[in-house]
Amino acid sequence: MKRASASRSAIYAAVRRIPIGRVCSYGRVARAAGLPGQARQVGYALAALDDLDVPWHRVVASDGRITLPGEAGDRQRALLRAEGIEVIDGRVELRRFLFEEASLPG
DNA sequence: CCCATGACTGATT
DNA sequence: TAATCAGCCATGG
Repeated sequence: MKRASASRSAIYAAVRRIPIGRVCSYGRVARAAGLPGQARQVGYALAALDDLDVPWHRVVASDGRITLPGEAGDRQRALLRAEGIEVIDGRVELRRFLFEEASLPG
């Protein structure tokens, strides 16, 4: 198993702060983790995730879309719906479910 | 070191 | 709303 870098740990910490029933975008998570402009790294970190305590499914693209490929996307949609989040046509209504967390690392 | 890839984003058209 | 494009950067070959 790969060891998590400091940046990845910060990313995971930020994702863990997203409350149930809310979502956050990759870019916002990156900022909250102290890595502004590195949204792709968030996706990369989540792709390599093996820590089940991280609610990765609450992270969507900046326009609310589920950009996760293949069956994993279906899994994410199911998990979101299970938390009461509406997913219409592969996307979440950010106006209702976006969680805006502080840009604080750790 | 170079190159390709990717769970992205913001601006522009 | 959708399509394009440039910028972003860790990871692996």
